[in-house]
This record gives sequence, structure tokens and C-alpha cells, in this order.
Amino acid sequence: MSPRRSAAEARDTRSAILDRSVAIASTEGLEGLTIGRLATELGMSKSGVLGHFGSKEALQLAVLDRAGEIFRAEVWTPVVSVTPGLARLRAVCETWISYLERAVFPGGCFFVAAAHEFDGRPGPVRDAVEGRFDAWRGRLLKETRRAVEAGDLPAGTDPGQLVFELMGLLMALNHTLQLHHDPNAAGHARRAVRTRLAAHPPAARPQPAMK
Amino acid sequence: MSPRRSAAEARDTRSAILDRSVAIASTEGLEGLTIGRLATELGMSKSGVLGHFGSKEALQLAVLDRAGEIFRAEVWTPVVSVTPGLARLRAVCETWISYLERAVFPGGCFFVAAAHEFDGRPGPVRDAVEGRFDAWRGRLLKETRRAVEAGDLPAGTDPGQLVFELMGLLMALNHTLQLHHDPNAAGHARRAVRTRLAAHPPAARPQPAMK
DNA sequence: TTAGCGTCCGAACGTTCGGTTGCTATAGTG
DNA sequence: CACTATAGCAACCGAACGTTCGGACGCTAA
Repeated sequence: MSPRRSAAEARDTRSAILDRSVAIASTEGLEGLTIGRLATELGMSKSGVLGHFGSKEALQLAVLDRAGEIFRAEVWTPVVSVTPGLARLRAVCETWISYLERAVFPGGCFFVAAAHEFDGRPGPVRDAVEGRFDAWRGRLLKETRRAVEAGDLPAGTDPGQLVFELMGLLMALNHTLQLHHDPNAAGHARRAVRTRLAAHPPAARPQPAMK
Repeated sequence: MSPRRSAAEARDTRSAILDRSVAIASTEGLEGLTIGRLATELGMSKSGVLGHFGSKEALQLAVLDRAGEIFRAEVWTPVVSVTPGLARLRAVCETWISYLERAVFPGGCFFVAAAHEFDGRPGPVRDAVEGRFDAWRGRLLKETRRAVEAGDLPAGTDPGQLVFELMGLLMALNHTLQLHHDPNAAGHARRAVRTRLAAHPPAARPQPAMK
């Protein structure tokens, strides 16, 4: 990294700091991310790093934003062109599974990890994490409702219940991949999603449950 | 805590340290558990605390053991008298849900939290966490197989698949309780378990899924 | 009575933490 | 060209970290 930078180049520096931060925080956690390590790995001074954010907490929030962009690009963007409702719900589960399978973040799902790290300590970071989960849950709920309205899912389906179960599957996948490195995990997740989101042909008998 | 203790009383001291450690580590994590804080809260010196374990890592392993005893007493012991198979599987899901609902550990499931904290860093602590999950998963698998053999679950049931899904439900419950404090979460979990572990009367048609 | 063991303290160790301060060199502005 | 704003550095701060060490104390066995 060159000794001194223009105002325009400084944005690149900030961006580079965030890239590095996401990589570190993914495995070490947002709290395990330290200014000193960041500075060393980037060939900068600590104050040079901190100058872009002001405080570690502000850095953590910025890292959360950056991770959110990556998540969105990986999981949500690919499915915006898919037909809303059941099709999109299935598609987003698949991109999500793939995102975990490909280890987009080396430490697993960035937000699941952040949730576990911060759910017990109040503050802006916790609030930001919770807000992202709320927003994400909201999108899944919307697609589920559309699927029910379209008759693609049974009329009595409780969207909150279904989304709860889907989140559980993805958390189980994340956990199994990270802790056990079990290559069958993604298969389990896909199979469960397929079963749970089985098409419900309107005005037709439910087929005799292949499992 | 009295100024000095006999050799016999020292076991109480060690036990008190572990109790305190479990409480702290539940919310702050096993790494966030510090010798200094422990010493302050117990009215001891840092060396007095560390003398019982030798190192922080050894303390963490001891804390994991203590937490395991609590988990076992809360979740497993109550169901050992239940008929093996589907009945016990249902019962253990219920004690598990209850254990999360009652916040036996204030920071949620101790081992799910430990898994997320250590899955990315090799070492004895990580190995211990993984071992506990393996053991627990093994017990669930055993009960599932028994249930299938007894005909209480469909013959084609894949035990690994079912256990994967059950773990997901409990992780979703843990997450939802800790991050969102959603009072409906336990209801979602119970409903999903009930559906997933619905009785499968041998030699009878599957009833038209009340869903 | 005394030797010895185990418990625990107090102090210090080297390191790392987040953060601050004073400064220099540069880019952009008039 | 002079002036201001800022990116970044080097040095440093107080606090907290895990760990080590010598010694003081209480108990038990010889």
C-alpha cells in the first residue's frame, strides 16, 4: 500500500479495509476483529485504519454493511428475476444453500455468527444484526404469503411457521458444515426444503407422501 | 468467600469457580470469560482462580464439562425412563425445547454458542465441542432407528435426515429466543416437532395431514 | 513438635487491546 | 502560488489480558 493517497484513492483504502475486515471477522468474529491486526495485514498504522471509521464499533457496523452487500449479491439478487411466490422461495433457499456450501464467508453465514456473538450484549451492533434478520425474515414471509395466495402452498399454511422451519434448516446446514464438515449436510438441507416446499396442486389430492 | 480454605473445602472453591464461569461464559462466550473478572466476582486473586486449572484453556474445558452435566440433567435425564423409540424422541425434544424456553443458560444453548465460537479455530476446546455434538447426535440417531424398527416412523425414514431437521428446529428456536425474544418461537418449534414426529400407525393409511 | 503439602495471595511479567496526539506529506481550491 | 483539508504515520496512553513467582497460611501426618 502506497505511502499516501488522494481523497479519491482513500475510498479504495476504506474499501480494502472493509474487505479485509469481512475476511477476518468471518472466522474470528466481529469482536475478535482487532485494529492492530487489521493494520498489520494492510501495512498501515492503527490510526490510519481507525481514521476511516472513528471507532471499532463504527467499523463493526460498516463491516456488517459490507457483509450484507455480499449476502444480498449472493443470495437475493440471483432470484429477483424468478417468479414471486413458491418458485422464488425455492430459488432463494437454493442460493442460500449454495452460498453456505461454497463458503462465501469462510466462517459460515456471517449473520448467524454475528447473531450468536451479539445476541447477549445490547448496543448498536446487536440492533443492526437483529434488523437485518427482521428484514430478511420479512422477505421470506412475503414470498410465502404470495405462494399461499397463489394456491401453490396449502391454504392453511402459517407463513411464520414455515419461515421458522426454513431458517432452522439453514442454521442446521451452517452448523453441520462448520463444525462437522459433513459433505452430506447440503443434501439433507436440499431434501428437507424440497419436502417442506412441495408443490400443492390446487384442487388436487395431496399425493401419497413419498416420505 | 472466606480468606483461606482447607484441602477439602477447596473442592467447593473449584465448584464455585465453575458455577460462576458457566454463568459468565453463557452470555460472554468461553473466550469472553476472563480470569480477572472471575477473580473479582469471586473475591479471589487471579492466581487463586487459575491455580485450580493451570491455564485458561483447561478452565474452558472444565467449564464445558460442567455445562454438559447441566445439559444432561435438564434434557436427557428426565427422559431415560421413557420408552425408547418414538416416545423418547418426542420427550427429549420437549425437554430440549423447555430447556431453551426456561433459559437454563441465560445466553441460550451453551453448546450451540460454543460451536459457533470455536468452529473456526482448531484446538482441544473445538474438539471437545464437536465430540459432545457427535455424542448427542448419536443418541438421537439411536432413538430414531428404534422408532423406525418399531414401525412408529415410516419405514423409509432416513435417521440422519430426521435428526438433521430436528437439530435445525432447535437451533431456530434458540436463535429466535435469543435474538428476537419472540414468545411464539417455542410454539413454532413444538408444532414442527409434532408434525415431523407424527405417529405412523403400522399398516394404516397416513391420515390426511391436518398440517 | 515439626515437616510438608496444598490453597491462595500480591505483585509483577510481557503482550495486546482501543484510542489519542502531534506531525508530515499530499491533493484540491482560490 | 498560498491555503486548507485530509490521509496516514510514529509514538504513546491506560487498561486489561493470561501467566509466573515467591511466600504466607492452614491442615494433616509423622
